[in-house]
Amino acid sequence: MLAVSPLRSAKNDRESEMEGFTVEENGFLDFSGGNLLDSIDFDDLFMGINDGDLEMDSEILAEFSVSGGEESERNCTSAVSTDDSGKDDKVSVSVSASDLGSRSSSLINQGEEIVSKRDMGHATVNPSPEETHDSKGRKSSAQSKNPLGKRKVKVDWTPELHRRFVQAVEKLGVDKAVPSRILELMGIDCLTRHNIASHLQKYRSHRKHLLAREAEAANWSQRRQIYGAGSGTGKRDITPWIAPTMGFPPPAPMPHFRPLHVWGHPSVDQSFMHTWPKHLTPSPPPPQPPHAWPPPLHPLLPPPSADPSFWHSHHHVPTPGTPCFPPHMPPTTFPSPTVQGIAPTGMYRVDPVVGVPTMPPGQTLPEPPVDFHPNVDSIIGDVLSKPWLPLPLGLKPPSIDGVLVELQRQGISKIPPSCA
DNA sequence: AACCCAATAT
DNA sequence: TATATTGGGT
Repeated sequence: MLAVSPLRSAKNDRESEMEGFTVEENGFLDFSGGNLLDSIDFDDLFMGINDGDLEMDSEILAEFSVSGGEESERNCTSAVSTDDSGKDDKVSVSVSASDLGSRSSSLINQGEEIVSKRDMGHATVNPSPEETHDSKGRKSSAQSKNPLGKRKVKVDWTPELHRRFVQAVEKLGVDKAVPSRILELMGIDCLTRHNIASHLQKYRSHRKHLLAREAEAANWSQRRQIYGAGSGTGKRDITPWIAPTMGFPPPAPMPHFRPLHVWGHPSVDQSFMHTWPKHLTPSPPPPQPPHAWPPPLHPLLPPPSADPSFWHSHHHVPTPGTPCFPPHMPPTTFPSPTVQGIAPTGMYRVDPVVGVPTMPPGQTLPEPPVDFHPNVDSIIGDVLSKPWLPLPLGLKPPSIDGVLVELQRQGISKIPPSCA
């Protein structure tokens, strides 16, 4: 289900714009019963929906004219309701791709096309009319902000819609995915290239952060393996320097890496398991192949995970890479990873023997895949750029050679230019 | 023109 | 908060 909400619209000729809707004065009149009408700025609410300024307009209207609930993936059932809370008049347009596995919404009424003036169930009607309009619903007061009739159409990127998006992106290849092609593949008429571009921008940003974090977590985990397993054996002949990312905890969970609404990804979330013991995860993920990116999603299958946390915020989920601590060792004793300059001493809860963050007793970290280094440059860049910790552990700052040695030990053949 | 990205607006 | 918009750049 796709919900789009023209949050704002400027005045325009109404008649030509409203043809696609069944929302008409009679509906309003029936509902309002008097003063309510006065509080509604019909022009702001519906003006310009079909003025052609945006690609979305014609498409939305086209969809509106199509009865929803069909088998076609491209069909969108829609519901329009208004929410004129305060001066920020809104029109919420919910478009549902019926085959996508609809999400329950108050905006959708029985899966059929519905255009309602006032969704009593959820709309907040402004009881205090501040503006007047004529019989045509024209607003008497000027709308200063959008004289050109531009309106914002908010797309509700539901999990299903996002899944389609991800599918398209992965089918095209992350690098080759461009909005126009994505839009093409998604086959959602209601979306515009701009919608896709905006979402793609966020998607890439999120993915970038996620990859960086995975790399960091992998770095941490592997070093833990390297140094932890060999502690006390004296087998190591190289200087056991420690990357600053080990002294520091992984970047703070918030706000950068908190999953953004639907940004969760099956395989991405799987990566959470690399750094978090299963028993700490709120819900065990369904068994999936180890290399689940891209996930083999079937278009007709339900979402890959029924777990709401899969798609929605993981507020209750430990952030990947975050060190595990017993209750008496709150991670808050760590300084912020964003701290600049030399971090104060004595702030790092580091294993005194191997120099790695400790784990709660009895807990072990699952090892990441061996090819778990999507962003070596980033790792090394971080290693070389961050100030070194004055760890009272006799650890030496890394040198270029040290970085190379570690890369070699980790089987990373790709040598960053900075180290070459 | 399409695309990308960061900043900003809503 | 999530998304759209904008502006500057390629």
